[in-house]
Amino acid sequence: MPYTTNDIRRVEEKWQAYWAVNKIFRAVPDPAKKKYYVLEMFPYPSGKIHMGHVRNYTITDVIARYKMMRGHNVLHPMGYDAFGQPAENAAIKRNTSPSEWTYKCIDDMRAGLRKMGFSYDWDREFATCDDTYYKWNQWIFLKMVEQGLAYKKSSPVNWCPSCATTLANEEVIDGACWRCKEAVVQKDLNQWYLKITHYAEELLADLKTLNNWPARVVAMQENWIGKSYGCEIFFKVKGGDDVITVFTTRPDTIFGATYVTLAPEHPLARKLSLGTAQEAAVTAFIDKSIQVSKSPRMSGEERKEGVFTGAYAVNPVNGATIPVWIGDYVLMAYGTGAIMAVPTHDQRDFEFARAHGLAMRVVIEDATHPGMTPEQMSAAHESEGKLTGSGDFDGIPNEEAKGKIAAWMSDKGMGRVSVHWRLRDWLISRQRYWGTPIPMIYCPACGVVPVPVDQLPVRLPVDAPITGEGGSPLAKVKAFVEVACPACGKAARRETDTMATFFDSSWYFLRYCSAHNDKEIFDVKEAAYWMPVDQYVGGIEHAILHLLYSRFFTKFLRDIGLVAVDEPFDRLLTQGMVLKDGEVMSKSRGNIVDPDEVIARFGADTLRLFILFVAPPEDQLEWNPSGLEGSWKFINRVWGAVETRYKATNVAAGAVMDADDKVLQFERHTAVKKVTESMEGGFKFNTAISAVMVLMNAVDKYKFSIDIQYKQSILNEALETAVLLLAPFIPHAAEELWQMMGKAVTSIAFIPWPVYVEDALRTDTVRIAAQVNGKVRAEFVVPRDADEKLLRPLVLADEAVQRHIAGKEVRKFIVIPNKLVSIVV
RNA sequence: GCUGGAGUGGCGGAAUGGUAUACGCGUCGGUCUCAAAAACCGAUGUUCGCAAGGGCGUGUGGGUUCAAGUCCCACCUCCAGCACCA
Repeated sequence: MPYTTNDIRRVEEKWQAYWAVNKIFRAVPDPAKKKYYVLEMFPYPSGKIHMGHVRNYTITDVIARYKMMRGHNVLHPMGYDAFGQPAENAAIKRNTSPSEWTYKCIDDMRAGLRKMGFSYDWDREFATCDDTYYKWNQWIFLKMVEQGLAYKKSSPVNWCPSCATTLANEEVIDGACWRCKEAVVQKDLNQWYLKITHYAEELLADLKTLNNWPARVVAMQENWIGKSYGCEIFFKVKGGDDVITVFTTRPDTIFGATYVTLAPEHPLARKLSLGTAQEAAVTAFIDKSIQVSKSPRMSGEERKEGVFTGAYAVNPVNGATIPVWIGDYVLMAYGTGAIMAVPTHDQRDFEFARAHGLAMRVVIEDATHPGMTPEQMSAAHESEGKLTGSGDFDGIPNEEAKGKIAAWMSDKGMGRVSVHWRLRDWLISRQRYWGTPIPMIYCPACGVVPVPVDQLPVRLPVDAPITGEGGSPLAKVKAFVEVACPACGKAARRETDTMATFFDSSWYFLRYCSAHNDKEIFDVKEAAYWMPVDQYVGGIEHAILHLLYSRFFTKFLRDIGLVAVDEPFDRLLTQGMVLKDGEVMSKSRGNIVDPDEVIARFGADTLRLFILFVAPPEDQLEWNPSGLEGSWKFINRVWGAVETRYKATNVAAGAVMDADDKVLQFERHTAVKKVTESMEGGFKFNTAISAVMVLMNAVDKYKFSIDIQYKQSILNEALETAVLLLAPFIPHAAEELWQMMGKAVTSIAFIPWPVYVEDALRTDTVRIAAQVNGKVRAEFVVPRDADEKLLRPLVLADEAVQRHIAGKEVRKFIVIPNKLVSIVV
């Protein structure tokens, strides 16, 4: 075998060193060249790289190298998302510091990345825990404070008891902490928020411009932002000045509102029962509901529980007196925390009303059950119909009535048209050590004072006690906490919370544009050249959190004049997971395949080729050892073919070619075309690679006599093309083979991508099929572009065709040029 | 329930409305070998048939078309995300 394990190690190390020493992939802005910014979601340094990283970064690397060959000026950087809680846990466990542990992990990861042969511009490498980076986190935060987009408020927050910290809404998955899966509870705390809701409208509207994002990511963000159109309606409480404002998307059902329901946390919930017979029951119910953590209350499986407040309100449209209830299915966090209940046309209200014996009124006709009474209903009628029992609006289709009733109520002062969002402001305070200190100071005299910009960075102290027991570790570092107020100079205290680490990753793609700029956050001109990221690649798990925050930050930085784009990422590819035996590879499952071991045995090129070939990048990838060996064999075939059959020659291929030559030429151009189309049509690496395999099959079949010297040139061309087409996928072998062919160059990465000639794809004869009544009955080899005149006698005379049309009349004879003929009898 | 996506050989997966299953893996047979591995050559949807040659085949049922994996309608199943969001 030409390519042994020793060869691999030698060849791969040789080229990795060559690329590094000569800074082959250094990116420099060049207005004369078309730029291409390709980016992977940078890793959290928690150890060595794993197969998920390998897949993600191989995908981007192939794209980067392909674009280089297409003549683009490519920016392909790498760094580390290095702040975060696991470093604190690891520090406790290993009796080291988060910093030491993190930088050690970064060294390990860097080594792993280099072994894979990725084409990074290593000059732009950084870690978010470098003070030269997080200084600019603080800078952004202060800018947001200045613009009123960062603010502090006291409110109920998501609290993870196990991590002993707050969580953003986006970090709560199924009522549990996204990291440790512990149930999240609600707690009242005074915390820092970023006003992402300021951009809600734009974040939603601009999703429409992201045509090169996966549909599901766009859909998930749309759901998350959650805009609903409807109106607020005012219900006066009888016997007082209180007004209950409800939010509804169904103003068409207002005449059917037979009671009002408040969330247990609603400010009026307790107040309305005061002094009524219901007071004790209400208090008990509220206390119980609030204690139950968010998740079971929202599960939808629970019976809908509630209690009457003892108070009544007035339905503004018909003056009806209706009871006010408290229900645990109403959420304070959405809308106004109060709803009008229309049991006949809302399933939740229906269940609640049935459970508590509340009144119902039909106001939308069910066309399939005309004249149905509430007593006859087994479920709410939520679909369309004409209005009934709704005064002047009777007979109007309900969709139409929505607008009419809303406008009418608005006119009469009964309500107003309004829009509600699901998106909440982003809570960024974390009671942790290993993160960016929030640059604020609390002064007894001046209040909350920002750290002046020239005093940045506020450095993380190295000696904070990390116990994992909760509470901000920074609060225990006297030298950190005690500070002179920047405004009045008197003794003050620093903020001791740190920022959520998603803050760090919300703008790192901009920092790469001028990674070591110590004067500004980034060079505006360089960012203008490189941005937006043309192709972003990462896991679907970031569909909401990271991608939404990054879009928010980009819009903010645009508004303060630092970036020119509205959106940071033009194209997004979400790569699939790596599975083994049908399950995601993970340490806890013990089904890890270590990239290092694969590289030691087969080399990085084999690993890359296997990962790219075995499944499309977006799909799940099932680890398959024989598939890996198949990739190894293929590289060897190419290697062997070049080594044994490629010979320098002076005799060029002329106009005279025999059939064998023409076949190989045809296959060569076909391969170029197919690989190019697979790359351009959405990076279908698996089909790109298969096209080169087909070419190599043709090379193996190509027989030639040494006496006919021009044939060497045809063979050489085919081999050169195969190596060039493979260069993005197996860069080490490609560089080596290219060199073996005697081509001295800087790097194969800068050799122009091969082009195909349409004429070469036009063979003299074509194989066509003949169908009779839609079934293929025969095949013919005919001259290219043969027409019906030529084909008709030929096809009809065929024995197999005759058998199927015998005795029948040929009604139609359809010719699809160079494909088939279709006969209808 | 809502949203997005997917159902194709033994397996991973290919197919601008035009010869379904490219390419790879696996399996079977062969060459080489004392033997094995590697390598190379060939076969491989299913079914009936000795063969020639048929039948059936892309989740199900309809439809459009000379022609449907692909387009339309109605379903089923699976995966993912969201979800008492008023």
